[in-house]
Amino acid sequence: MKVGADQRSQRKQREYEARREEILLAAERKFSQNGFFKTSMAEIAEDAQFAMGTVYRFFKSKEDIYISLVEAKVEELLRLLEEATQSRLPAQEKLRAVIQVKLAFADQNRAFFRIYVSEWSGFEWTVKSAFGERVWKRYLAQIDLVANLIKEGIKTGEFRKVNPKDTSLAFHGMLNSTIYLWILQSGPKESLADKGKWLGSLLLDGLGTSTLKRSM
Amino acid sequence: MKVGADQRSQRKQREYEARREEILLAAERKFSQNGFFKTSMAEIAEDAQFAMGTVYRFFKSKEDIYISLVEAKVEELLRLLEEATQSRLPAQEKLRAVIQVKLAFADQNRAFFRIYVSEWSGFEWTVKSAFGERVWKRYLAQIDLVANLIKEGIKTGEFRKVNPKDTSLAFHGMLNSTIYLWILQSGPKESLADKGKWLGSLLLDGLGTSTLKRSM
DNA sequence: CCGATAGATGAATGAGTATTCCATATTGTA
DNA sequence: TACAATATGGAATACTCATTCATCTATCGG
Repeated sequence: MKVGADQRSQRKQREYEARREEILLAAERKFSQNGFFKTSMAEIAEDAQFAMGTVYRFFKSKEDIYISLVEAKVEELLRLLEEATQSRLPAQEKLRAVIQVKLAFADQNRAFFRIYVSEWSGFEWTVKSAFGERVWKRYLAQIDLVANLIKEGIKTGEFRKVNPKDTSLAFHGMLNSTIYLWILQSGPKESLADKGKWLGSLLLDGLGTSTLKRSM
Repeated sequence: MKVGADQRSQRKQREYEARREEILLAAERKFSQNGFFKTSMAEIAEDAQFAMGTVYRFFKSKEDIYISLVEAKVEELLRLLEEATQSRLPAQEKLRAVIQVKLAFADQNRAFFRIYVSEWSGFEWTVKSAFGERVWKRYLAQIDLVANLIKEGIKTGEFRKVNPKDTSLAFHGMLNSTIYLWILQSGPKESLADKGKWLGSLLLDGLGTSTLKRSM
C-alpha cells in the first residue's frame, strides 16, 4: 500500500528538523564548554555525528548556528516571563514570579546559560553583528517587561517612585550575577530557586534596618 | 663627566617600563575596540609603533598582554576600594563610597571597562586559564571586601541580618549591569556618578513602600 | 529493478594570523 | 673610534580553521 507524497514529505520535514536540532544540541554542548571562538566546526560536526559539509546544509555559517541557538533560548525565556506576568496579582508578586522564572530557567539550562550570560555582557562583535541586535532586543524586552511591572507597582502605591528602567536594569544585574556565580561554582545538586525568595526581599525591602524610609 | 653604571641602568629600566606601557596602552585601545580575538598582534604593534618582534620582547604572547592589562586594572580598582573603605565612617557610608569609587573608575576607564565587564562574566577559557584564576581572585576579593562591610553593618545594627556574601554579589551585579549599559549606550558626556546616589538608596531601602519590614 | 534526484561526505582550499628568526641598527664600553 | 652586546624590524614560517566542492550514497518514482 502506498502513502501519499505529501505524507512522505511530512516525514522528510520532520527528519530535517530533527537533524537540525541534533546539530544545535551538539553546538550547545561545545559552545558551553569552550565558547564561540574556541569551538571549531569540525568539533560540532563530530559531536553531532555528521560531516562538516552536512552541517553546512542546515546552517550557512558558524555564526548562524550560534545565532539560532541563542535566539531560541532567549525567546523561550521571554515567552515564559510574559506568561508568568499575565495574572492579576499585585505587582510585587509578579516581580517575585519573574525572579522564580528566571532562576528556574537558568537551572534547566545551566550549560546554555553560561553562553547567554557571556553574550549578554559580551564582546564588541556581539553588539555590532546582526546577532547582537536580535538578542539584545530580546534582552531589552525583558528589561521593559519588568520596567512595566515597576510602573504598575508605582501606580498602585506598592513601590516607591523610582525610575522604572534603571531599576529594572539593576534588578536584572542582581539576578544575572547571582545566576552567573551559581553556574560557575555550584555542583548540579544545589538549587538556585532557593535564592529567589531572598533576592525578592532584598529588592523590595533593601538592606537597611531603618523603618523610616530615607528621602530619595 | 661620567655617570655611574647603576644610574644608566636605572634609565634603561625606566625606558623599558615606558615602552612596555606604550604597548599596553595600544593593546588596551585595540582590545577595547575589537575584543580579544579580533585584535591581531600586527594591529597592536602598529598602534604602539613597534615591530611585532619587538612586542614579543616585552610579552611572551598575545594572551600575556591581555592578562597584564586586565590584572593591572583590577588591582588598581581593588586598591582604590580598599582605600575608600578604611575610614571610620558607618558601614552604610562606606557602601556608598564603594559605589562612587566603582562608578568613577568605570567613568575614567570607559574603554577598558568594556573588557573588564566582558571578562567578568566571560567565556569559559577566561575562568580556566591562569588569567582567569588571577583576575577571578581579585573579583572575589572585591566581593569579600563588600561582604565584610555588610557584616560590619549587621553588627552595628545598620543592616538586616542577610547573607553577606550573597548580598555583596547581588550588589556587584546591580552595579555592573548599570555600568555596562551605560558604557554601551551613553555618549561620553553623561555622568555615571549621578546614578550612584540612586543605586545606594535602592540597595539600602529597597523598592517597596511599606514601612513595616517584611519578615525575611 | 533502474535511472534520477537529493543528501551526505570529508579531503582540499584559502584566508588569516600568532610566533619565530636573523639581518640591521642602536647603545654601551674601552 | 672600534668592538661587543643588546634592541629592533618585519619578512617568512607554521600553524589553525571556516568554507567549498567533487564524489559517493541513499532514496524515490515508475
